[in-house]
Amino acid sequence: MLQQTPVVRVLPVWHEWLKRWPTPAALAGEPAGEAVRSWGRLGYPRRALRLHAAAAAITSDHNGRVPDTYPELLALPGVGSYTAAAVAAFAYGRRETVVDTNIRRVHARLVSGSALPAPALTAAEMRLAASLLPADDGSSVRWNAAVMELGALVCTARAPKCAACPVSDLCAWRAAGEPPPSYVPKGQAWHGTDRQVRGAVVAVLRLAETPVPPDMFFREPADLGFAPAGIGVPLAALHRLNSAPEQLERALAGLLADGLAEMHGGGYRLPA
DNA sequence: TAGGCGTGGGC
DNA sequence: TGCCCAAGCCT
Repeated sequence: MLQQTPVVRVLPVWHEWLKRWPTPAALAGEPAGEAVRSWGRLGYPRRALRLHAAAAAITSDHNGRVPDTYPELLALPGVGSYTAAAVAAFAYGRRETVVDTNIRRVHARLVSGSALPAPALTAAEMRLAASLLPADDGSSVRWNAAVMELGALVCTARAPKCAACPVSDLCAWRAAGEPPPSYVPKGQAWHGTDRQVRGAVVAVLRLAETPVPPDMFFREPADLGFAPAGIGVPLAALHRLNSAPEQLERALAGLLADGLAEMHGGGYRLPA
């Protein structure tokens, strides 16, 4: 849930999930669509699908217990190098090289003297992080947590709080006079994109209690007569995008291909 | 490996 | 107001 999503927005959903599904087996015992529905508006709903798939793999391949080694974690759906290292370190106390966006930024500034880390994680960054990691398990876990928190709370992306930084006197970026970034991060387009349409479609499916006929997506709201109960608001939001039929087609086809939607009785629904 | 993939708070 | 960014992953 925390992948690319701020903690404050994750917390309430996380609590709900653990109340409803206390174990991997409990989650795996329900349809994947329920995971997507309960994902709410956290974004990137494929993560819900993968979390459900991971729960199934943990149940079938690991006797219902989250594995405690990096390679086993890495093999789970939706678990990449960061998450595998983070779970092994923070849940199981193992010595792993944890590198997330916060740690990358701290290393870039403090050690490399750059305003920002490279656009994509490099092998050199991994080597640097590994070289800085304390040798014993306990210290390495605290180190990972400390550097991550420093990046999240003090050495922030915008307006870093250098005055409050406990290691500002060691910072290569400050020593160099805080040079600007060597590149301009390219923002993600949003308005008018397929992603925006996908998001609006999933918002409809999430609230729908019965399969949604294609007409609901493609025809003008005025021509629809009525919408299935509960989806009036997200459906209106979708139509307000005024996207071309081909774009809507692409979005729906993409959702089917990704397993975020399925056809049932001539309509679209979350996977049941 | 570069690009696709959501959402909302803060500035 | 828009734009930036957030505990990345997958193909």
